[in-house]
Amino acid sequence: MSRASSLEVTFAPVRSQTAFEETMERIGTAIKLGVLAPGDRLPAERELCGKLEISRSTLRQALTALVQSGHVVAARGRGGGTFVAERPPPLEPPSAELLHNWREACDTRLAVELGVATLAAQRAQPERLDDLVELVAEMDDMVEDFGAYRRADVRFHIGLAETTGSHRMVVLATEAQAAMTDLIAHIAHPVEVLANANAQHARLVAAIRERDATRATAVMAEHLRGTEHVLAGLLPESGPPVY
Amino acid sequence: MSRASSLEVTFAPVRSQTAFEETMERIGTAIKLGVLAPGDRLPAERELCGKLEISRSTLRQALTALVQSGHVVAARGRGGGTFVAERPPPLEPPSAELLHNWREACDTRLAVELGVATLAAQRAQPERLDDLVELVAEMDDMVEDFGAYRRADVRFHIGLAETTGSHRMVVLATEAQAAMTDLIAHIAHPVEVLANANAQHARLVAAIRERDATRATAVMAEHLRGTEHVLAGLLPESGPPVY
DNA sequence: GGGAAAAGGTCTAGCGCGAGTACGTTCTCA
DNA sequence: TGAGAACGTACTCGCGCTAGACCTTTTCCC
Repeated sequence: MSRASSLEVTFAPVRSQTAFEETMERIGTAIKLGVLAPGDRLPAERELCGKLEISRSTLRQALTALVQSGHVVAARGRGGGTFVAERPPPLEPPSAELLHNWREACDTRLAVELGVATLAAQRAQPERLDDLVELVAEMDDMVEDFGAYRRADVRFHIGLAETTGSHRMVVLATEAQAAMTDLIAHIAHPVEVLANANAQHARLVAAIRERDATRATAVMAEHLRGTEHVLAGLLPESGPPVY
Repeated sequence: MSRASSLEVTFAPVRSQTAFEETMERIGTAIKLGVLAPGDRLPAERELCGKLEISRSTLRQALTALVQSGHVVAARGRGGGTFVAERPPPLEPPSAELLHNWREACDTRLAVELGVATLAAQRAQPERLDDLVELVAEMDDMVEDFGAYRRADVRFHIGLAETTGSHRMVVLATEAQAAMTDLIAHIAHPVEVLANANAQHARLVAAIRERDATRATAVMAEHLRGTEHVLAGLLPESGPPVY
């Protein structure tokens, strides 16, 4: 069984995303997460395609699609450019695939965030933690507005990943947040739940500041369990992967 | 700074591996990890390309390359097939890129394994843990033979990932083991180090059996720190990513 | 006012990967 | 000795992507 299971992983489908798809997802995700805020200007096409290491044609395909979906607007002429739309379109409901595998998405996020908590406790610079403490304080005033709270929450978790000094952790944390945003955007979040979650943020930073990796990791696990319980009450149990 | 760092992630190069590259890496990794043992027969080409969801041409490209590198041998005719070589070629030294980013590879592995530890403590079925206990006992007799020990170690960590019931964790754990194998294959492993590591395996399984997620996670963190310290003593500090 | 500059928008030529398919070759087993 | 199961080879076709030249719009600044 163990053997069969391992081979299943080895011989699972090789599915390579196209450059077009990945580009669209990257930029679309950054907008959904608030990493790119409404009104922000993207780099010029000729510059951006260099950074992404794709041809301009491919980049334009992605940008055209994002214009059509209303995520960005393009302005011609000098001083023009591609801008994040001021009124971005509402988030789509989570895909059938994500709904089906929501527990695996949560598992992945758990792994990433536990790693972040442990590494942050070992490496975080105190000054960076001050910024996070400040953010947590601000978030206490956002518990009535889930949209604002959620954007700040993303900043908190990605900011925490940055304190590890590990580029890879930032990438993984961003991906994890993207998956969660799709899942939780459409469900109700009572004020008490958000207030409690933010109190956990505070305890988390405190544990990290004291360099107590074990406690930080435990607090993080508890923090994420909250989300998982909410989802478990609303979504059907995960099944085998759907292709 | 936080802003710049986030955008750096968003606008990082999009480099999609080709189907050929990923296929070769998949099978090559399975062989290096011992998931595919010497003498094992791979599925027939026409069957395998179906599982991998690639065309036979692409699969053959990968297999031809693996034949030339000596990882597999092909036999024609009825009863033939593609077999893992009995005497696989020695592992290549780690790539310059991996050496440069070894700490990030360790960080990623830490995250995955902490997630596995926590989830296993919540979900592992006791019978599966019995198998792991047995494996740990066998490993005590392998501390003199690093090759054998390492293959069993891979089985242990992947087997543990399987107890979480999360497909994704198995995939991530396999990838993490592959990266580590490249790093540690060429360095000395004194008997005492291996014996100590295996004692940690035993304590880990014990904590999981008691459903003590916090302790399991802490033991796992300590277990991995051992490897990291060994590497830190032998390898130069990681720098910024190299492209 | 009139360039020059900086942006997005359009078009075309061409390459390489990968899908799909047909046929050839070699070996073993019944 | 033939059937069958496997690898080996050869070909075409289409799509994604690259690369580059050129057009159009807008604004800044002399």
